[in-house]
Amino acid sequence: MTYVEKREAILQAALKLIAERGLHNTPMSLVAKESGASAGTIYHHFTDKEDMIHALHHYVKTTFNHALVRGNSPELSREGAFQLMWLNAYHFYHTHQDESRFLDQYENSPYYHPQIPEGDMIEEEENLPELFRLMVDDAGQPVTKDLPIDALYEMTIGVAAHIAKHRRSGLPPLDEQTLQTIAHACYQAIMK
Amino acid sequence: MTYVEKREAILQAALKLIAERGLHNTPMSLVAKESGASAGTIYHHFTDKEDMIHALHHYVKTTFNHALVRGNSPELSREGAFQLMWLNAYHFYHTHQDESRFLDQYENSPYYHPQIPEGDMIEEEENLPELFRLMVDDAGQPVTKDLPIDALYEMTIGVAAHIAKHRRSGLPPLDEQTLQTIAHACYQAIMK
Amino acid sequence: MTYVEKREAILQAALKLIAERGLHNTPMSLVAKESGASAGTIYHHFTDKEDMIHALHHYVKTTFNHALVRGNSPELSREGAFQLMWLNAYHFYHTHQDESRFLDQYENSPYYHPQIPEGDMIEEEENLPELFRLMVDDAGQPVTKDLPIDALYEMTIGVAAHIAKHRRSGLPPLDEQTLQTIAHACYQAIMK
Amino acid sequence: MTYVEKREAILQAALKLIAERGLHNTPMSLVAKESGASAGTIYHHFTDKEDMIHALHHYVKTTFNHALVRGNSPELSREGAFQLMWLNAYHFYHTHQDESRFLDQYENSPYYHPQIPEGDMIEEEENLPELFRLMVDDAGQPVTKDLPIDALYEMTIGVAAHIAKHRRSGLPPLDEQTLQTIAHACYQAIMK
DNA sequence: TATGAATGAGTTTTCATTCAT
DNA sequence: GATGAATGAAAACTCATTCAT
Repeated sequence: MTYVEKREAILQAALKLIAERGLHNTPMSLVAKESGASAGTIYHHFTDKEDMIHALHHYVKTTFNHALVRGNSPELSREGAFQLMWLNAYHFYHTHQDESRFLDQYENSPYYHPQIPEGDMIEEEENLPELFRLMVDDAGQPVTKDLPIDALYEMTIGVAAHIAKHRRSGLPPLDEQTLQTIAHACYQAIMK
Repeated sequence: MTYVEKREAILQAALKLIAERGLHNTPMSLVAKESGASAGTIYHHFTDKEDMIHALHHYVKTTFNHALVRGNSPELSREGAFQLMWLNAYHFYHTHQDESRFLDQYENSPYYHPQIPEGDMIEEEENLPELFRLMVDDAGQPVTKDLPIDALYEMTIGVAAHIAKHRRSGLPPLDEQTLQTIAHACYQAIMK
Repeated sequence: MTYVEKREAILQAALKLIAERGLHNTPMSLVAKESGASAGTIYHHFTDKEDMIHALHHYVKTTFNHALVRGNSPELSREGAFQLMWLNAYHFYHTHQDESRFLDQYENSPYYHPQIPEGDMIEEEENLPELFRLMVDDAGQPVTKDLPIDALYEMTIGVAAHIAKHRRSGLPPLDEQTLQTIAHACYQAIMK
Repeated sequence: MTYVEKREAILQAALKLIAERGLHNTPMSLVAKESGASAGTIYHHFTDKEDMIHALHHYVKTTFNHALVRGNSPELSREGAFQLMWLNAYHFYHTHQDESRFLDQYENSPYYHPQIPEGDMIEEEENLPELFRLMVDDAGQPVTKDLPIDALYEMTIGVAAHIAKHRRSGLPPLDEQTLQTIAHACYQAIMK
């Protein structure tokens, strides 16, 4: 196993364990055992537990960002592109339960101090350009209501994320028809 | 300080500390010190840490439920009542940062196993009846889109909660006009 | 055992173990076992290992200071008082091997950052007044050579300390006659 | 870099780090980084950490021994030769702070078990003959007081060493005049 | 020979909980 | 009931040393 593979194995083990047991009920010794690395090796890759958890967040967030734009294409209509992203988000959270549980815990813990991206964009937010493209017309004029970006986010992708999260708790999955209804309602909600 | 006051002091201390330091970075010894009670006394009121945290959740959730319906009246129009609840939710999360941070952590932690209320309603959900009243007309026919309750929740109160949460991180507060715009969009989004 | 006695037991255990095994070959677990306290209890009394070691130094230094002036009296001649202190120092280092070994290690480790006492005197140096009394005549004029205090110290008490230290390594003890010869030579060395 | 140069680089790095951080707060990994050698390479030159530290002591002690007799000549008077050695010792400890700090730590640590030289002399003590030469007259009769060698040492070279050590802690350096006064006092102290 | 990632035993430290006073 | 010192199991982390490349 290469150096990079070992690092991935540690992150994967941590992801699985944290999803199952919680951020703070996951001792490093268990991550070591589950990943097949020794305790010392984890500290070779990460300075401490916190560093490992931040790295895991970055790793998961990157996966999510790739999933969010899968299938996107300039040929899609604005609403088509929106629906795609909305459904991608929903399905990611629904099918990647470990990732989803981890993100919930991490982003609501004191570990998390989100940076508002400016100037040079941080990798986790690398698909923001695509999101912005949906929000302006060909002339660069906004087509959405004049609301802060976080409000627009919560009325759209946020809704997908949170509904998917509810569905983890034993509720029946939503059929595609229902999802499209919700996605459409979200779209309408932010459009001028 | 009476028995009940001491219990409240413990819960208040725990609330403040957990909001600041996180659910799992808050030792019982610190709660003892901050509350002015001894470690032993805490174990008089609660069987263990988990019990204390569940009690705190109940306590905070009850506060929230009262805040949610403040000012409500049968004379308000449907949308008027909706706006009121939406704004109540937003303002609660915005002005009660400790409570808000605690709820975020608790409800995304392994402590939390939400029960879908049936038959006898659990106290935390005691204002659900009011919510349901908004969703049916005088003849008992639904006036909202035919969507699961959790979807309706996330498109409305959930949005209020999550936007308020973003605003904790240093973003400027939203003006009342903007909030009403968002509340209205949420209302439209779920109505038939 | 009272709270204070437990603290003393911990310090005594640490002293013995550090003298035997060295400052850094003495795990807290061993101090716990030797003292009859649990590991946790040590951390009740001291914030961490370093804090415990500083406390031990203070404790030992205080013992030494008391030993240094034992038998002293205003009626003794200058040289008589000097001889007394010199011999007290020698015998302390010679008979208190654990204390002596600990001081050697501590005061030559990076733990040690001696403060030059000014204005308010630190407890460890509480017998400095007695030392100064030996150095001036009734008119307050110095009777020693005009040398810095640390030089005077090293030519006198320091010599006692270091010779006693050599004698720990298996060399035969010095007879009282020899000690007085050395003490006298030291006295002569610093006198005008 | 040759094999021997690499060994020197390792010892120099260890010397600097131990002086700064202490004998037991200097991990081999840091010595590796500071010296530019890999961890494995260090174990090529030394069997283990203890071996490296003993080698460093030997290295430093040899440097000191050369410094001690620098400028010595059979033509110097007894006291002239004594003054030279005394000042050499003082200046070595004063100008070689890393070496000085290392020796303090090493010689007060459990690593150190000094051998009293008999028969064949160990290299570190190779200038003892020069010291002895100062102590007898042309007829081989002792000219010093009849005291054990360690006492004579502590009243002379030991004083130089310890005063220099005090001067490391921020005290102003001693002028040459003062040093000669002390050296002379030391000389007088041991002479018959 | 040189490298440096990996090891894992050993160390410090934490903290929920108990119980004698 | 209230106290808070004591407990000790469990956690995070360190570091001398090895060994495959």
